[in-house]
Amino acid sequence: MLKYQEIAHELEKYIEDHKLQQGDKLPVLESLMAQFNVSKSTITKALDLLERKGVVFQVRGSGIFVRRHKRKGYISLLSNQGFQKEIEGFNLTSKVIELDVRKPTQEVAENLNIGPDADIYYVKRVRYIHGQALAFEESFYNKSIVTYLNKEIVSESIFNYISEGLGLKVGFSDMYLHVDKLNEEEAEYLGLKKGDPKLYLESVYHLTNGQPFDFSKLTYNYEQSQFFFQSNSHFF
Amino acid sequence: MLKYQEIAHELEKYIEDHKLQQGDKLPVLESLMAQFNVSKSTITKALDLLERKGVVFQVRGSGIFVRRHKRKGYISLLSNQGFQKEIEGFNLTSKVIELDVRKPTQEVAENLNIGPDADIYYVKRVRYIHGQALAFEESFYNKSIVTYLNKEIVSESIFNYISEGLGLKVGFSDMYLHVDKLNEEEAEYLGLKKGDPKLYLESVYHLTNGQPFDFSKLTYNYEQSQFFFQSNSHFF
DNA sequence: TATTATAATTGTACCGGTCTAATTTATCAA
DNA sequence: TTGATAAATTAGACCGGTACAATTATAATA
Repeated sequence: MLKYQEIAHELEKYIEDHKLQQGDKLPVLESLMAQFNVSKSTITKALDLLERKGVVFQVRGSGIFVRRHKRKGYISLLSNQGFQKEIEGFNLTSKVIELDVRKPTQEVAENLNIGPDADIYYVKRVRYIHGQALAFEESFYNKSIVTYLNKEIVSESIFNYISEGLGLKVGFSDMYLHVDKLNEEEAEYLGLKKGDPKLYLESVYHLTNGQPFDFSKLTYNYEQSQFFFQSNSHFF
Repeated sequence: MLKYQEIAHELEKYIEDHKLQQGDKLPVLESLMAQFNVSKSTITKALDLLERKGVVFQVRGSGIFVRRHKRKGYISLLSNQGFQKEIEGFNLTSKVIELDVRKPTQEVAENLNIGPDADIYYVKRVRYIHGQALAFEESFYNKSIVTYLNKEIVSESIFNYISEGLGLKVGFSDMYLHVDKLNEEEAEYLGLKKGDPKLYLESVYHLTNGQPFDFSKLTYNYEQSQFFFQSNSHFF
C-alpha cells in the first residue's frame, strides 16, 4: 500500500480509537510530518483523501479537524462498492433469483457500450438486511470483461471477486436516482404493495481505463433505505 | 482565482467548446505544462479537481480522457449550492410561503449545533421548474451567522447572498436522503395526492470552519426529480 | 502471422523547498 | 476592559526535481 493511503488509514484509526468528536483538532502538519517521517506533500495527500471521504476538514491558518456526522444507520452513497451499510453490526445477505448469459437490450447495450450481439451476464437478486428485503436488483455484466460468474460468486460480493479474482481494477461510476411507484413484481419481492414508493437507482460501473462493465438497476424498499452522502464545496 | 482552478476551468471549457466525447484524449501532462506554463503539480491539481467533478479520468501510462455521462436533465447531487439543474435552459423559480425569526425545535438546534434560546430564520418555500412544482422546502438558518434575510433575498439564491453579500465561505455539507409517502400539506404544495411517493432530503450546510449555518428539509416531487451523481473508487 | 520480449510513453508517488493567505495569539493603546 | 494592531501559527499554492508503475508501441523471435 502507498504511503499516503497508509497514513490516511492510520489517522482514521487514530480518530476512531481515541473517539475524537466533531471539531476536535488533529496534530498540525509539521508534527504529522515528523511522526510519519514523510514530506509535507505526502501528509497533504493523505489528508485530502480523508477530506474527500468526509473524515476531516482543514482550515487554513487554524488546523485539521474531525468531521463526523451524527446519524447512524444510513447507507453511504459514493462508497462505490455496490453495498456497504454505514453502520456496523449489519447483516447483509442475497438471494439469487436468476443467473444466465444472454444478449443485451438496447438500453443495456448503450449503458455498457457494447453491440447488440455481445454476451452479457444477467443477474437478478433480492438483497436482505437483517433478514428483511432491502432491495431488488438486476445487474448486467459485460461478459468479455467479467468472463465468468456462478451462483456462489453472485451470492457473495461480486465486486470483491472482480478485483481479487479477476484482477480487474474498478474505477468510477455514474449513478442515476429516481423515485417512483412500485410495480407488481417489485412489490412482491420487497413485501410491499403495488403503488408504494420506491427508490430506484441505476448505476454504471467502469474500470479504471474507462470501460463500463456493470450496469445495475436497484429498487429499494423505501421503509428500509436511508442514504447518506457528503459534499465538499471546493469543487468550484 | 488560483492557477489550478483557472486551468481547470479552461480545460473544461476546452472540452465543451470542442465537443469532446467520452473517451477522447486530452493533451499529455507535459504539453499542458508547456501550454499553461506552470509546473507539473499545478496541472495535476487542476486535473484532480476535474476528476473529482467527473469531467475527466486519468489512466497511468495511457493518458487523460474525457468522462461524460450521457443522460441529460438530471439534477446533480453534490453540487452543494442547494439547487442547480445539470441541464441548461432550465427555469427555476421560488415562491416564499413564510419567513420569520423564531426559536429552534430540538431537532433544528441539534443540527445547527445551537442552544434552544438562539434565534433562527425560518424560511418556507416552494420551488418550481418550468413553472411546475419541483420541491417543497423548509430551511433553518443560524441567525448569529446569517444575520439578515428578507423576502427578496430569499426568493433568489440564498447561497449567493451568503457568500457574496455576507462574505461567508461555504464549506461542506451532510445530506440525508429518504423516500416516503407525501402527507396532506406536502401533497397540496406539490400538486400531488397524499400517499404518493416523495423524495425527502435533509441537508446540513457548514462554513469552511465547520460551523453549521443552514439546516434544510426538502420534499421533492417524485415526477419531476431525477438525480445524478458520480463516484470515484479511489476513496479506498 | 502470432507471440514474446524490449523500449518508449505517460501519469503517479514522493521529496524538499519558498512564498502566501487565513486564522489565532500576543501586544499595545484607549 | 475593550478594541485595534502586530506577530506567530498553520494550511495551501506552487515550483522543480527523481524515481516508479502502468500502459502502449516497437522490435525480436518463433
